Amino acid sequence: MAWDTTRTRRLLLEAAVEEFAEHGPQGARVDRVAVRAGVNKERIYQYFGGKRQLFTAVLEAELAKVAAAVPLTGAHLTDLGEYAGRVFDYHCAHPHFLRLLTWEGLERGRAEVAAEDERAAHYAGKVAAFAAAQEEGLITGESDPAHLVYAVYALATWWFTAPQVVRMITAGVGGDGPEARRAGLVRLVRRLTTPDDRTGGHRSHA
Amino acid sequence: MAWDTTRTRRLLLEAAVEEFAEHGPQGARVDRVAVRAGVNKERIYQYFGGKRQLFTAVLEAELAKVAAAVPLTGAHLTDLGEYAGRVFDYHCAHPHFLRLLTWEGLERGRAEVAAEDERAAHYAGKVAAFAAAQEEGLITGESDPAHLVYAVYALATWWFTAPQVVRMITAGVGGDGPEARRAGLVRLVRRLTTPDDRTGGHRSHA
DNA sequence: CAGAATTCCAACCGCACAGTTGGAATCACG
DNA sequence: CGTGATTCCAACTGTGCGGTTGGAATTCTG
Repeated sequence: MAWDTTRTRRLLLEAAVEEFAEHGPQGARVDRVAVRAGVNKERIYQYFGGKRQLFTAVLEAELAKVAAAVPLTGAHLTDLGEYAGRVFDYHCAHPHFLRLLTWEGLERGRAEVAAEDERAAHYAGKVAAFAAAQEEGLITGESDPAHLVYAVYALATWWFTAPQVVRMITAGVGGDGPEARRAGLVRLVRRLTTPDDRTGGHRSHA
Repeated sequence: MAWDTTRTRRLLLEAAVEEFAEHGPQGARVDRVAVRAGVNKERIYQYFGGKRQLFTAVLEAELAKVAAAVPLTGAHLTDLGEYAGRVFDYHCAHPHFLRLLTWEGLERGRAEVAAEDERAAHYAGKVAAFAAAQEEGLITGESDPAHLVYAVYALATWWFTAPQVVRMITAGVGGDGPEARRAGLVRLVRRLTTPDDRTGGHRSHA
């Protein structure tokens, strides 16, 4: 059989996504990644350098995916509830990502993270879009645009970040499940971001 | 010197809180806990049983602390923004807890967690209080009470759960810091929970 | 104060696991 | 087809770390 280096690399990365998402950077086992990929573990060191760098590669790959899958289009700025719903849908379908992101937050903490500049620019773009929408009166001007971005992501993702807590909070909700949560989320974000009736335009949050 | 078993136990638990909050259940080292506590590590196995049980003990101790420190009084139901602010303040002052909770969520996932029944009752109480406040028209009836509880905690805590993301989102905020974040949070929660002007009483969210 | 029970520790054990090595199979090039 | 470079793997290594052991110091009991 011919060598297929891109395939080998891909198999390792895919296996690593699973392994790291499941067990985290500390709990992940290099041997398990190799077995999952059906490749000798020594390949990991040749292709990626080591366990730590493999985690970085995994994170960067998943970051690129999510950024591409859930863009913030102009249309969403008139209904951020639906945007939050889309974000929720993505994480529902791809639960790996938020686990990886959460682990990154816990372990790297305040230090510089992978793809720092790209990611900073990405979020700056969101904040700028929100600010512009505020100027146009599409969303409330009563909060700092960055805080609105914060709220949308916090509300859309906390389901997955603290699942054990959410399970207890929603224990009494009749028909709790992804659909009910999504609907509740959309409602929350709409109430939070819709401009106040009384004012048509921008209002300072200072 | 006389034996002081409660002191030894306390020293171990305090050291373990630090160690687990810093490194997580996987990254934590039993030897380091012992050194921090100034106690032989064998004591850990006599007092707690092992690393895993020590983590459980740490979590239960911290859960009790936070539940006692930030109660939801009747007065807060007229201003949930301020309640969210109190929750934020606690986690600002005691950043250990949310790290431990997040790690629990990642590792235990959907399985049963420590003090399951107590915690479930605790959250059920919050939801019931929110529902009662809705009936009285103190907070909006447009969302399921459980979803409002969800929103309050999500907004109050996500700062600490995804610090690297928050750092990038708020990079452009002038004077970003704990005070600015707290103020923004209070404003968000107030807008989210204040009853709609048009209706004095309860409105179904069905 | 004898001796049983408890608290504590220094030293040890075994293995799981990140990373390495030496060499076999495959490819690229003339 | 021959020679050097590349991809791959089985087997190995060193050690970090969870957990244990044997026994010394201290306290309890009678």
